[in-house]
Amino acid sequence: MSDQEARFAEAGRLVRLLVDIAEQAKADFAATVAAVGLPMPLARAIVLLTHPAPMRDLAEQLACDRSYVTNLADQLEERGLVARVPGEDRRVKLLALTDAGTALRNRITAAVAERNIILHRLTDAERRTLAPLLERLAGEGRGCHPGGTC
Amino acid sequence: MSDQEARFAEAGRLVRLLVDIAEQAKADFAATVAAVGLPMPLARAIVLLTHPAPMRDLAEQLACDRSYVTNLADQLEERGLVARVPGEDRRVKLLALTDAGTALRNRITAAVAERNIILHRLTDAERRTLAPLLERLAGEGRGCHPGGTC
DNA sequence: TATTGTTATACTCTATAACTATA
DNA sequence: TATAGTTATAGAGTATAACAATA
Repeated sequence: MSDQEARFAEAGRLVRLLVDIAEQAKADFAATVAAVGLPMPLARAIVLLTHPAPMRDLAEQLACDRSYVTNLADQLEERGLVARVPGEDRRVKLLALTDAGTALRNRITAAVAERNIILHRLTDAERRTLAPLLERLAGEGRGCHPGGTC
Repeated sequence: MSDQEARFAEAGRLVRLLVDIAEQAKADFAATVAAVGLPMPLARAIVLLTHPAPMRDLAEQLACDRSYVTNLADQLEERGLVARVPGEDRRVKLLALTDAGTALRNRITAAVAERNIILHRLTDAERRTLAPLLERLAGEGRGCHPGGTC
């Protein structure tokens, strides 16, 4: 195996590890929200609703269609977790957490934070090492290295 | 914000980065296989079929039900990408890539390797730094640190 | 004319349960 | 009796297209 082939193989292994870890994190999140009786899509929406937001914005954050946000909003409303409140532009409806919704959101975020895999498995020093690498991979900051192939 | 709160917040940020990167990698894979006209589930199956394997094994690797593997096998067979071949145990059917299936698999794995985000955005040295951190997070090796809370 | 949200509908992915053949 | 694969059916998650109200 050439050096180049070895680089490819190792990079492939690392991507698989990364994806596995992300799946684990997602499974942890799923278990947390299942424990409070919430299906994943509703939970994701609730977590994003830090403040009242137009349904349009939620669609963008969830990377889904506006019609699906209508669907989610209906379900959240049925559960008494959000309310539709009129926006200034009268076409717009804001989704706002009710008191029950806020309470549930707090429970979820606290439970998720407690389970955090990075918190449990890495030391502070390791997290400081990991951070800039993930930022580079996520495309934040100045992007590629001089020698990169981007 | 206390030290502990800061740790929680930073760990939360890192998990979000990690998940975003994994989604990006998955999107890259999806784009690659869409370019060869293959839906994701079929592509995942094909990539796993490095050699003829019992449908049972594929179900385990895909973490799905046996009945769904039947479904996938039907579609792959329709496209002429796999064949069901009888196993030694006559209850078992092996899924084996056809020549067309093998060719397609090679195209996919090559294209995926080329796009690899870790290959493009990190240096060799950075990859060597990243590897053990990901291994720890994935739960490989000896697990937690002495000071950890696992 | 363009945009927000809604409705009705349909599609993809995947599971469950009952079944057949083999062990 | 237990296991491999199949069939029929059902459910979750999500999109598309046409629409109403507002800008």
